[in-house]
Amino acid sequence: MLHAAVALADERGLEALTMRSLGQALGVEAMSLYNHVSNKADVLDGIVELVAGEVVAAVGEIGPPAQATEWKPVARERILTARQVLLRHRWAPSLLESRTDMPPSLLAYYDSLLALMREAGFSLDLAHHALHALGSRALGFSQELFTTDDKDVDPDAALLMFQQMAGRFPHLTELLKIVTHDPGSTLGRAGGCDDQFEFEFGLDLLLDGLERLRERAWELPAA
Amino acid sequence: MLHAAVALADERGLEALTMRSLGQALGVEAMSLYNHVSNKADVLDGIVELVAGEVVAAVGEIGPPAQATEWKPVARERILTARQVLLRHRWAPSLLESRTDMPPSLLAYYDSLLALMREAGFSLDLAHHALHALGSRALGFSQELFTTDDKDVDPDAALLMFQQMAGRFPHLTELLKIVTHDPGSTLGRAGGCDDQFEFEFGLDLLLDGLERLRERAWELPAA
DNA sequence: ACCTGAACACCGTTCAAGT
DNA sequence: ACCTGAACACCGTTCAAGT
Repeated sequence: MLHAAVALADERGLEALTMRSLGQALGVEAMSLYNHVSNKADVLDGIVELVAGEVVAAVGEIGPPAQATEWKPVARERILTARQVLLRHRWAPSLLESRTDMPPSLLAYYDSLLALMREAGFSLDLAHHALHALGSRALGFSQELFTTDDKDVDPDAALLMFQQMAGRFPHLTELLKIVTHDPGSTLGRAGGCDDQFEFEFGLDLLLDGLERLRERAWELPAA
Repeated sequence: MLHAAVALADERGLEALTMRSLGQALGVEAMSLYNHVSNKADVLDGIVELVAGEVVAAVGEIGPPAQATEWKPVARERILTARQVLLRHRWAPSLLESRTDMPPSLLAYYDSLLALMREAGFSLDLAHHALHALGSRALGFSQELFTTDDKDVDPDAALLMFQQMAGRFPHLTELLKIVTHDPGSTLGRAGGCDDQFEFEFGLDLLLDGLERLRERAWELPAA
């Protein structure tokens, strides 16, 4: 049943996952579901737990570093692998953020990340702050504020807005120009930014910064 | 009316903001609202726009750097100021992420951040990736995955879970111990982490990394 | 131009009733 | 033990009717 819920969310989005539609997908009335779960919250917790399981399974394939101080490429690979899983379940990030408590299998994932850093010489404090700094990036996603809605955009209206923007927001306009028109460089998807590139760029910025702090045996700034 | 909606969300949460409750707060039937907005989506867009206006007003107080290369402390102050505004509207971050298009006044904010970086010598590409890397942090928030729900936690059950965790997740347990028991160091709120400290730690990690790339006149890695 | 009440299509959920 | 249908309290929203 949870698998059916995941499939439904994958195919038709999280908002299409209702008790009634889930029942229908299972060839059963909505009310029957309450014999197996006590809540819709139970269903949501369940499907989050399911993709968390996928994440730990995929990440589990990745071995430890040959040398403990070589933590960075391993952390990077684990995180990018987690990302691959979450890209198959686009609804998972926002749902994950809305749940009040962490799914148990994710605890294993975070514990393994912590282990990686601790063994590389991170102090407990630094490893702690590192997890916070990575935030959702540790799981392979980062909520983008600029979402490019390419569909149903009127070219005339877009051009007009563009010209109005040029006056008030010159730097944004300049940026928009290279992002939408320039086919080379870091672009991937038509008309938008290359999510994967931007994700890795931000991730490396953080990992490199953390590595630098590790090398300097970072201590807490005096209070 | 939008002010009433913001007040309602501030006081009772976003889920308490319904057309009916908003009407009631204004001493009017819910259906009357449709004379002023065409949708509930309109209301949500409106209140997002309103706090975006608060952000640009607060950030506008902050002057430019004395020297263009001194972009970092100014960027830092702007971002922490934006954070102060968003902390007054706890519902804003998640709503901001769910909206499909960016509120116009936020474009001004992002344009000013871009200007700051460009004038400090950032290439257009680097400034672009910097905005993506900062992500929601540029606006002063970062979605925390671990939410400490201190309320209604049964001490006995917590202790039991703690002991079970100790075996399977030794590093997390060790972390939990310093976070909950140690009253000194980086702790702020009882039983949780110091959100403000963690936010600034992650922010500085990114800003420092970006400054380093700026100094080296960062170029795109060869494709 | 603005407000109202009844109504509709959707939710999650309860409950008594069936097998 | 599992399923069902009717019902309830909530949504957002439409529409004809009022002033």
